[in-house]
Amino acid sequence: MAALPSGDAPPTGVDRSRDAERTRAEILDVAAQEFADKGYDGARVDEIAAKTRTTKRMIYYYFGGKEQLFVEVLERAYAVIRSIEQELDVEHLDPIDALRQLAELTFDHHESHPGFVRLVSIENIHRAEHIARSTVLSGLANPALDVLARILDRGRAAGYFRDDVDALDVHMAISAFCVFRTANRHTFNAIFDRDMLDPARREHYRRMLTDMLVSYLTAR
Amino acid sequence: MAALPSGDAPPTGVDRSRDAERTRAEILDVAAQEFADKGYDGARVDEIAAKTRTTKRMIYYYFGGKEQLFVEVLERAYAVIRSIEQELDVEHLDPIDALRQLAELTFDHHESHPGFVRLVSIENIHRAEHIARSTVLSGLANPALDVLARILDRGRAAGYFRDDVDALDVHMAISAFCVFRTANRHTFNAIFDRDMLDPARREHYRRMLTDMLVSYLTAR
Amino acid sequence: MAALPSGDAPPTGVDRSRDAERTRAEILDVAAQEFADKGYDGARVDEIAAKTRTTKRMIYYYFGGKEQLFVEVLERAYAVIRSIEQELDVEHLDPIDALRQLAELTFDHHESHPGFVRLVSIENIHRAEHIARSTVLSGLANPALDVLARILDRGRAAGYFRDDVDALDVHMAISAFCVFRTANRHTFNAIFDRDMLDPARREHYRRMLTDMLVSYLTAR
Amino acid sequence: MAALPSGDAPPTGVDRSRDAERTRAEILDVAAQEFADKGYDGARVDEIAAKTRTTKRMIYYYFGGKEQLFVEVLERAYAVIRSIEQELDVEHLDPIDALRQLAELTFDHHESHPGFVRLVSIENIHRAEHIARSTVLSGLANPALDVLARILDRGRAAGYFRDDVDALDVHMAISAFCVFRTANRHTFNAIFDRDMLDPARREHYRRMLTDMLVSYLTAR
DNA sequence: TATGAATGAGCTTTCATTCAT
DNA sequence: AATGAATGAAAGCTCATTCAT
Repeated sequence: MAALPSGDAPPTGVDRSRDAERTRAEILDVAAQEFADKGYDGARVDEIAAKTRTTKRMIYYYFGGKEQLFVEVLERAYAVIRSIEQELDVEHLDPIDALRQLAELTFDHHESHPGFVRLVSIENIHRAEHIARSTVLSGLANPALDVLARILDRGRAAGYFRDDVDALDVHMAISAFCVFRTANRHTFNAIFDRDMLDPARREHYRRMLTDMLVSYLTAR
Repeated sequence: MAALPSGDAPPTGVDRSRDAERTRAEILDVAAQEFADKGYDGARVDEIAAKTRTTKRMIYYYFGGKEQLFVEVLERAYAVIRSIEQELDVEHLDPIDALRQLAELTFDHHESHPGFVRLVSIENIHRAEHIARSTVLSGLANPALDVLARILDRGRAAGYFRDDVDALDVHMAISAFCVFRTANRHTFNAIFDRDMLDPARREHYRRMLTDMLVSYLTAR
Repeated sequence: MAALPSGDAPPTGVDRSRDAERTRAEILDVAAQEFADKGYDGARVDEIAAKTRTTKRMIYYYFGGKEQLFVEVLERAYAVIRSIEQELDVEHLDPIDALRQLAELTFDHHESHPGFVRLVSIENIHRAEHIARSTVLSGLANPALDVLARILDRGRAAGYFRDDVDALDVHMAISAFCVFRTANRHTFNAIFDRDMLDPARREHYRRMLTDMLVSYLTAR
Repeated sequence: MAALPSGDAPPTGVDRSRDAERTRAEILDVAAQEFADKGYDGARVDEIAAKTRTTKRMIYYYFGGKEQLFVEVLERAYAVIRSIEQELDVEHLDPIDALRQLAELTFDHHESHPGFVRLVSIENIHRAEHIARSTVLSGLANPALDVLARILDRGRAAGYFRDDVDALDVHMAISAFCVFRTANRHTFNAIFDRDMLDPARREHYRRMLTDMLVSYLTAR
């Protein structure tokens, strides 16, 4: 009886907040797509609301405004990426293979999350002002970075790796390659008529990245 | 003597059109700054006009609209970059030094033209639709690319360089590094607290790029 | 008793939407006047808003734009004319008197709705593109036409009327006379110095129309 | 020799004014089309200029502005119509045939000059304010009217025609029919799905008009 | 007589946001 | 907790017109 939907029963606190959480999540999903698609200024609050089962008013109710919504979109986007990077387990590999695997994982992540890469580009156009406004994001580094530091340490201890670069430098080199391939795909293709994301070239680029890293770190 | 342009000559019909050209150029300068600063959607035609000696009406008179203005801004931005790359003269150097010099020139260009890098990021957010609309830009490659192809040829002929990458791949690797350092500066700094453009780290990154390229191309 | 609408009831949710309907209606009233007065291109959204208790923004909120507003104005104008024509009851009259009465009603309507006649002229200048855009209007004929067809049938059955014209032809002849008198009043007056709407001439023209129709239909 | 075109000969006064006259005429032609097509407010000075071999500046040079240009367009349009009506020669026909021929000529004129009919509609939307501003047009009646008056006189003298209508009334009846067929073509077609200008129906309507007139004037 | 460059004023439309329950 | 109605401010753009030679 109690399980039957009844019009006169008031919604319980738990159900309500569960609904609220679902609504929030739906808005964030749609907003992430819209912001990634159109940019911060190009995205429309009306449009986001329209693609939701709720109304525009709810966006203000739950998030306060366009800007706070974008901040939360960024927070979630970074959280997703990090949760994926958590799964990395390369302690049992030798440093060179571990490095290769880390780079390949990053390569794969960027390829499978173009929306995230776009959000990051957009946020850079805005000089990371939204990240600065987020207590969750600013200064909160990357789990992959610790893994990378460990790999470099082990590699240097074994005499394989040069020691004039730190984990962040290597991370930057990896990111640069992976981000560029996605983020600058369109102008690169328009000007050079080469699609960096063409599946036929995927293995080539993936190998190029790892070769570049290994040859560089093991040089001299 | 009388035919020489003199500053005290009253404006003639010719001067008028020269004024027009100057007005156009002034609008383009201001627009380039505004678009690079705020993005395409964030930039305001009103604001651009206000920073000019003319009025908003002139922007429409000369360019037709915000979009065409942006296209011309892009065209000029690419033209500037290319004109700089023209000066490259590395035929007399051995392939490895030539490669280093080319990479360093690209590195320097990106550093000294952050506005250009931002415009390219912005254009990528818009999926290069404006480049596609420009007959000047679409498909018009890059003079540095031919130089790079020559270097690679010579390096391969001398047995120095691997032969499983073409000039465009190498160009991509160089660009990725240089673009990322500028374009993703803000999120990188916000999250990892490291400014990739810190002058103190400049030489380090410059060397890192060239070392990475040389070690990769000469590997095996 | 309590269910009856009472002026002193405080606005409820229902009243709100009733306000919305009232606001819509007010905008339509004002817009109808403005469009009829100045033409589609001559009318100004600003001006329409200014003559309303609401703001220009509301016009876009309720109608979407100037064009859709004009379409709705046309829809309402035609609806008003049709609702008047519904009242026609001439089944009990003999065909000739019925025809006279129909023509007189049409004559009176055009005279008392100059705004409608102007809207129709304006819409013709625009080649009926707005009617074409209206699902309500395009192809939705006229109740008076069925009445007219019945009159003609009866008149022909009785041997009074010629049978080489259909109801639409007769409707056209009536409309032509009535519309011209209103729509072309100004140029006619400017050139021939005769006001076709001068009350002193009203009966003359009204009689002229009916005489013309009857003599034509009963001729031979 | 003097007849040969020579580049160095300065244009003579006569040639100049002949050029001027040609330019004026070209502008008027284009303007007539544009105004008839788009209406007074819908027509664009820029557009008119663009369809001319001269520039927009010339419109202001020759006509003073958009409004005066429209006045001259109207003046020329009426002049053309009148010049055609001059050719009417029905003195030798009996009154009924003469009336038929006059009506048919008017019918034909309206059909072959839809632009004129549109200009008149447009001018009526503007309440004939431009005609009022024209010394040429205001009060300058119509040659066909005198012809019509003569026909009616002769018809009445012969006992054929009723005497409770004057020439202007008959002219109005003729014009109403002819103007409506052209001017209201679009709304009529959109609503009743009948094209009043369908060539297949031309004879029918032409005959309908004359029959209506003759039956009316000869009635009783 | 002729004209390219320039423009003030005003147009339609859009935006993120808040009001009032 | 939830929401339909409303909106001020400003956006991009267009218009007939005039300036300066």
